[in-house]
Amino acid sequence: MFATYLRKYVSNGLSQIPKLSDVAKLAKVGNATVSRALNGGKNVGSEAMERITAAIRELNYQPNRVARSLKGASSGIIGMIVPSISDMFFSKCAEAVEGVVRQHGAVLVVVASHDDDGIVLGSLRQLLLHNVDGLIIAYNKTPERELIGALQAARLPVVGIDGPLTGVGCTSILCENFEGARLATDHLLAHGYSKIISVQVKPDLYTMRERLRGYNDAISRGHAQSIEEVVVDRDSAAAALLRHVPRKGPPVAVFAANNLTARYLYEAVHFLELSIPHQVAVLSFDDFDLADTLTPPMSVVQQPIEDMGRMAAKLLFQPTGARGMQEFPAGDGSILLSPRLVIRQSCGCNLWAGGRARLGRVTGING
Amino acid sequence: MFATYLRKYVSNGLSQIPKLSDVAKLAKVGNATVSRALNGGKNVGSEAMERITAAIRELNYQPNRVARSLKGASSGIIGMIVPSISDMFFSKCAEAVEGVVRQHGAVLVVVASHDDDGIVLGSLRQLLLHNVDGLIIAYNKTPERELIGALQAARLPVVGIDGPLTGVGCTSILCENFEGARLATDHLLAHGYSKIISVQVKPDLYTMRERLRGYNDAISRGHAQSIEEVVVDRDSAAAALLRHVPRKGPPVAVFAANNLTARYLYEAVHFLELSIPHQVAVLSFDDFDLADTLTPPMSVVQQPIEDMGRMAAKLLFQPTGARGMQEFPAGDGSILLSPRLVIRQSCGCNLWAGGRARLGRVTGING
DNA sequence: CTGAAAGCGCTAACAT
DNA sequence: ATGTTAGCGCTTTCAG
Repeated sequence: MFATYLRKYVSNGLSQIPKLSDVAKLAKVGNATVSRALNGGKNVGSEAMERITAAIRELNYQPNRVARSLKGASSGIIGMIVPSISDMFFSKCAEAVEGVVRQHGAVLVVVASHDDDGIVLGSLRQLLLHNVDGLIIAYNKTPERELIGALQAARLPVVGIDGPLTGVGCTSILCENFEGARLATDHLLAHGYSKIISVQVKPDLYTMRERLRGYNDAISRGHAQSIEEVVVDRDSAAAALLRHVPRKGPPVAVFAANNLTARYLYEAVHFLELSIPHQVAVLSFDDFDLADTLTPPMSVVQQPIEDMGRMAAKLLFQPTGARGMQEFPAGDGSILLSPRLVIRQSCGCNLWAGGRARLGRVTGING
Repeated sequence: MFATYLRKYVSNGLSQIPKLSDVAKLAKVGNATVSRALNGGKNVGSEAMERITAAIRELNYQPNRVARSLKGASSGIIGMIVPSISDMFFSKCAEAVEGVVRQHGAVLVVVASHDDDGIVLGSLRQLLLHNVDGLIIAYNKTPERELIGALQAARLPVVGIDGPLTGVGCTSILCENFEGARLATDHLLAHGYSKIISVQVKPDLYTMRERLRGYNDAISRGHAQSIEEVVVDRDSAAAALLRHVPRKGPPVAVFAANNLTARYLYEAVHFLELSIPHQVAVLSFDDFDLADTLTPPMSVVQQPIEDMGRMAAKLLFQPTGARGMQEFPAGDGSILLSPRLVIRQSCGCNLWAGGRARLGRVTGING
């Protein structure tokens, strides 16, 4: 609002924030020609083009995004709705997205939904009112009719991330949660632990369900027993450990379905004065800061977070079909990115390498 | 752009996305009256107001922010420029800001500058083109002429965060870095360590300079020797430790100027197979996930991150002076928020409380 | 208290 | 290839 203010009272001469007509005047052409020069340069003579380019440079002109947006062209705004900004997964994701968005000359609006459907819907509406050019949505539950409807009605490029946006007819960028969990559990099975327990929070979330599926797939193929625990804090994690870890006897293993559970587990293990991995082996989905600095360093399944974010953003800007983004998207679909199994010590590997062997062997998921 | 598309081809009847004139028609009043009703309701008869309210509800109308913005009213967009989105400090900060911004019916554009002045300036320009209503900027260096000029010319509410935006004539929300560092160093001095080393990364940043000042203030008042080290990774941290920690002899203490250095230090200590705090005591500025889960739990100076973010955002929306935000801001100024000293074990406290004593004594900075 | 009318800066027919 | 014109949806004088 103040920029306008300024513009109004100051821009009699050649002062602040030039507009398209200033360029036209200086280049001695009509407004439309400048506009055409700006948008692809079709139907603009080379002489006119030169003068326009010069004028633009001289005035340091940049088109007003708001006016452009009002007229129906792109707004230069991409919206991103995530459950939380402070969660490391989403903040890394957002940073990757923002980089791509900026490269395209647009800006990124981020909203934290706190897993509240009211906020999701309200923000969606808000973003549409801002005429966003595209939307990235991390939604971990089954989309409700209302959300699906709103998204379809909006007819703009949408891509899901972390969880699938089914029914909307858009692409979703997902991590191979099932595969990753299966691989992790297989790794634990290979160690020969007597029991392998799965521990998670919020079992209703899509990612958690997939990881649990992967765990159970490996468990059943390994003819082991499925033990599913849900924890909410250190104490419940401790209770779960108490239920399954014998004071003496062979070590058991735990597959932590995300880094939060891994943390609770780690705290619980310390609280109970158990030893990792001699009494309890731990393997976690999601890497986290300091995972390799803990004693012992924690083995994890690492998601390609930045790749996911970049890919989602790129998809938004990618024209699909002959008519460009209007045909976006082609239909429901997912792009699955592979996580990596990062073996450190908490799973029972690398034990005799001594204190200095901090560098975990890194194994790609596909070999 | 698609919302417009939609609007254009569908909204003949009472379909998608109603506009102000639809409300006016339904309420049988002129557009101007609806607009007035929307903006404060001055000069609107109570009957007209009622019909308008009813029409708005019936149509589920919400004003188009783009049009509003073009006309010169508020855009409903707040911009935030931070060095990094994935850094925990800024992501927590951004989340707090976003909450307040959303409460005010606006949206938050976040840009990651990666400490690159080109990006800062470019994004600033971009944001102005979007007609943002206000700006929150985390800038950790001395603002350059160009940045100051651009910010002043924009004449909109700006608040600095984390680092002071001097010369711009705006308020900055800062943590008492000096005080926090002094307090931390005093605490270490009270333990009676033979040496207290300060370790930091990027010593040119404002926050780092302040913390170093605080450290040195305490050191000189404690008649101790100032030892300043700059580290960039685990190995340089190890080298620094090697320079100052005797293989045998009294323990030394380290004041880590932020959580990154603390992490490097922690890794280096493990790498060198030293013991915390028996050979090296550590106290870190900035709390971090897992700080209380490490062995031993790390004592830290905790910044009131969310408070800082919330306060910055609120300031943006706070009308200043009789003419509202136009008079914003009153002038250069800082609001200092106190950090808290969270004592865990790495500084040498709580040592004999045993493994279960995880809950650090928490001391407010002022008492 | 209210409505008609003039734009905000830009784009997209439609002429030329 | 270029200029003229008519809006996008809203706010805001300016008359009534």
